[in-house]
Amino acid sequence: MARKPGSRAEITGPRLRAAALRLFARHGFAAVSMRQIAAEVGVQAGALYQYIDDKQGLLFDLMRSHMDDLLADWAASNPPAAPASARLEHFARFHIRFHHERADAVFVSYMELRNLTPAHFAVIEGLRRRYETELEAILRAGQDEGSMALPDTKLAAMALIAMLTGVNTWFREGGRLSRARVEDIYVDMVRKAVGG
Amino acid sequence: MARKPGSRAEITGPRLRAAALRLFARHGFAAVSMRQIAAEVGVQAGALYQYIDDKQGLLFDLMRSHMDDLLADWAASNPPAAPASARLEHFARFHIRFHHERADAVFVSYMELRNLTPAHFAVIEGLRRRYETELEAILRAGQDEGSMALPDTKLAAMALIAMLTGVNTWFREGGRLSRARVEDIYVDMVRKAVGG
DNA sequence: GTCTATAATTGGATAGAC
DNA sequence: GTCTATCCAATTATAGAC
Repeated sequence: MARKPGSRAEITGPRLRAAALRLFARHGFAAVSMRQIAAEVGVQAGALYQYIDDKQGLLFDLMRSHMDDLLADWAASNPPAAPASARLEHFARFHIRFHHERADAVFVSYMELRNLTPAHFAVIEGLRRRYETELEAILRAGQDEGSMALPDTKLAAMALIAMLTGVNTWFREGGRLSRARVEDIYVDMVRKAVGG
Repeated sequence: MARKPGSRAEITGPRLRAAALRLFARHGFAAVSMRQIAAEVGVQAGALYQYIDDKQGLLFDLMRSHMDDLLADWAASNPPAAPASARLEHFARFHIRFHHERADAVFVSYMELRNLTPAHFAVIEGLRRRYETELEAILRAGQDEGSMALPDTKLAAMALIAMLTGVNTWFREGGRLSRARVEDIYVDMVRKAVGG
């Protein structure tokens, strides 16, 4: 396929998304201009509209990709046959790792929900709900097995996810503790919190 | 003291702060204009600058007031002589209650840190750090007493605060569970998470 | 203390050249 | 596919009248 000089669509699209994610995470969706994103990508602002419908649609695409990745990675790594306590530990380690590796996307996905249209918001909420349900299933299995005791499964799932996601607010590689050590400590608290 | 007709400084100041807090929580700091705030208050945009230096200073004032209130209310309610387990339960209930009653301020204080100047950011971070230290002191006392066992006191404090603050993301009065019941369930998980 | 008016800049998005 | 140029609306903040 012939390509005009200056045409680099295959790389401009991903670069646009990467730059937008980084800038939205750093400054907030509303505070970032299309001109800033374009400057980061190395094109003019008008050129961005070859790849997006509008600014809000760009935000939605970033969030949906993040949630799709989360559910796909979890589905690919979850060992469904193991006992509930092992699956819970696996969930905790997966959650910390996945969220640490994509701090910008996590930040944007949690902070910019109010900038979505109602229709787009409903899609993201549905995906988030599906992820919570995965943890709830583990907690229910643990209670059926008798290895866990919880007054309210849904609340426990919310509480554990909030606790694990909170790691992102303070943990930085190269600090006092390694990520593996942080995982160990959180797994210990998670196990105890759901214990009989 | 004589007061000109139309002058209502005593109520415009608080109304400005209340409107700004509500709008910032709903739409985000960068997305809210001074005209929107002024319209909510019932004055013209220019009049707001009698009460604030600039938009960013208004945000800082809101955050500092929130953190000051948090530390003051905690200091007034904390029973320092009780055993650590009782103090921990008290902390959990206080945290859930205080944060639920001021959902807008909590939201703004956690989401808009990036919109502060470095100097203002340092002040807010210091106040947040002081609050975390309060919980750490309880956890250390519990370990000295032998009623708690934790691999890392600082991490445990961060984890518990993230878990408790997470209540704000989903709990609404009038739903499936009362706030008292939610408190009970979280206290149960907090106790178990720090247990020996 | 609040108003009107405005300065100076910036915003998202589009049109048409190349 | 990207550029330049531009439209039009909106922004923060200030000046000066009342």
